[in-house]
Amino acid sequence: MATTTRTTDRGTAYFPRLAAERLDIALCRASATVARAADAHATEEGLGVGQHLVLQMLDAIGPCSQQTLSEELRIDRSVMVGICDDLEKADHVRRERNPRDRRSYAVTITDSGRRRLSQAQALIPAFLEDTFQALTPAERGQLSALLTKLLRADASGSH
Amino acid sequence: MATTTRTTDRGTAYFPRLAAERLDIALCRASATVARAADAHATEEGLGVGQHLVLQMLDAIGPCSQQTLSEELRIDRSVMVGICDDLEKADHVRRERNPRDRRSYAVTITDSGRRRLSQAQALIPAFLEDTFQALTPAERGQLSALLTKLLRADASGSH
DNA sequence: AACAGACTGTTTGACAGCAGATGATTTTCG
DNA sequence: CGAAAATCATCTGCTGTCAAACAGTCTGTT
Repeated sequence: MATTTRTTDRGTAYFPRLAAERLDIALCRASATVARAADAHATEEGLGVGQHLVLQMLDAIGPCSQQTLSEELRIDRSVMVGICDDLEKADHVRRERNPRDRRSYAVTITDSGRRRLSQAQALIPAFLEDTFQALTPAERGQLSALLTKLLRADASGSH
Repeated sequence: MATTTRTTDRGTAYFPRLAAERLDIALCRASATVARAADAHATEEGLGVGQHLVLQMLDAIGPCSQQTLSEELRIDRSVMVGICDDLEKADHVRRERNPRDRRSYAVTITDSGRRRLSQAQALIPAFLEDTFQALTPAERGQLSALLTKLLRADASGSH
């Protein structure tokens, strides 16, 4: 402590003291801050987290609707509109009306999109190392597992 | 699986498959989702997360400036203005100029604020149980500790 | 066939976060 | 002392997300 002897009583370090070892409402702030930090760092690399995840998912499971994308990725429908707009404008995806259900699109990744995705994937390790450098590999695995568990419960809980 | 036999191919459960056990860019979304769920549930109780945290912190460490509040709680200065406005309007805090430094306020919790805080605190256990029911008590502690560790690193990293 | 209800994508309005500027005040330093 | 730099609270403009309303389409029931 007392690494920074600034003006008055800075370095109260209230937040850690509050949250450590005890689950609390402060966790809302904690996860929001973590998400934002990671998000900012990712967009810095040129491809936003949203766009990256969409390309990743399309590449993994094939064409699907914006609805499915936004549900699985926990991105709001209205936000997904903009993400797909941008990706389509950059020619990374195509949007074609599903002939069986003309309400929905069949969003498809293009070759250009696949190339862009592999470029972006190459940057991920460094990005993760920088964002989560405070955690050991084991702790990163823990964090991932815990959040995944919460997500899975959330998905089955609010069907 | 296949708990919901809906229309087409719902229940792909792509996200969990992607993120489990492996730290990934998807974690940005995961923490954002957790934050949002908790956030929504909290405001539902009448007192926003921001106001709640401010009262909690003032009660714990005594009067302090808006600057300190927003730094520790990771809430933007400009947002903190509004939060304190609302709390002051409800007579839950007082804002007095710090006599030693009249640039800053000494934000102080009132008796009314303390009562409101204990009302809100009483709802927390049920809220946490509901939001984090997928995790065991030990896992909740782990999650809390991991996020705290990340926050602490973030705070010291960008001082 | 006709209607009610649900679903998909989109638009709109409200709000948090961030960056930058401002006014009042304090601190630092020549 | 007095000027320059720093700090606190506030405001404004911008971006991104969320919630609600909307139009078009599909499904199920009568």
